[in-house]
Amino acid sequence: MYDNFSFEDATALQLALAKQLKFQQLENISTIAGADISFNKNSTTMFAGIVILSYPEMILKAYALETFETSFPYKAGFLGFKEVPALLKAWDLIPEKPDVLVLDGNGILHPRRMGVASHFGILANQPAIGCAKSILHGENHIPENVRYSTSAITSHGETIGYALRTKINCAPVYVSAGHLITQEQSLAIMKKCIGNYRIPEPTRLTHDVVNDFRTGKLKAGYHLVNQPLTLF
DNA sequence: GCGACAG
DNA sequence: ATCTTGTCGC
Repeated sequence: MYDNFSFEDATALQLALAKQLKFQQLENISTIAGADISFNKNSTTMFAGIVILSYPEMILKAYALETFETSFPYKAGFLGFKEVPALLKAWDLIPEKPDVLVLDGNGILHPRRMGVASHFGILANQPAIGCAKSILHGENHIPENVRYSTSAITSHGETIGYALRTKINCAPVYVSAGHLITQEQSLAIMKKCIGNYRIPEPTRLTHDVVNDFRTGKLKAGYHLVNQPLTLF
């Protein structure tokens, strides 16, 4: 899909897509999903997964898995071009879309306000939040070492995301609005997704699932989960 | 020019 | 992202 894009083309598209971003309050959230990619080193085969959970209980409900071929390289600031096409293929398998999707990366906490979460949100017309494990852009402020404490990340004096301490003595995660949701609500939702690990449940569980997919333990397709399992 | 740089 | 052993600290 983006295989023949140059970084110049990609930058132009990001600027155009950013103009379509919309931020609004989301109501009646009962399902949330995580999205992530896994792949073998030096391979063009991407293993994409979307894992749907109930909100705010964080109980596994379903997951969609698909593979996708891409030659687009990873480069800071252009993650969407490598991951979004693969994620959309898995996304299409889902009969009932989740109310909001959390991606492993940034939303508007990006030099052109077009991180992977915003990119996916625009293309799928889906409420999306970005939750990254490290800082990509903006003036970093360190939240105090207390669970749930936050600090705004700014760029030119404007807040574009938040550092969120999910666990004491662990590096914070970086939350930003992707699309069709407000910055404040993105942060509030992510706080409710914190379990007993540094990485909030949606993304953490999805990472485990896509790895099991990559190693052959799980198969492509849409899978509904019935038992109140503790499989992960 | 130099350093930074999501996954 | 992935590959990987030990090791430090709550």
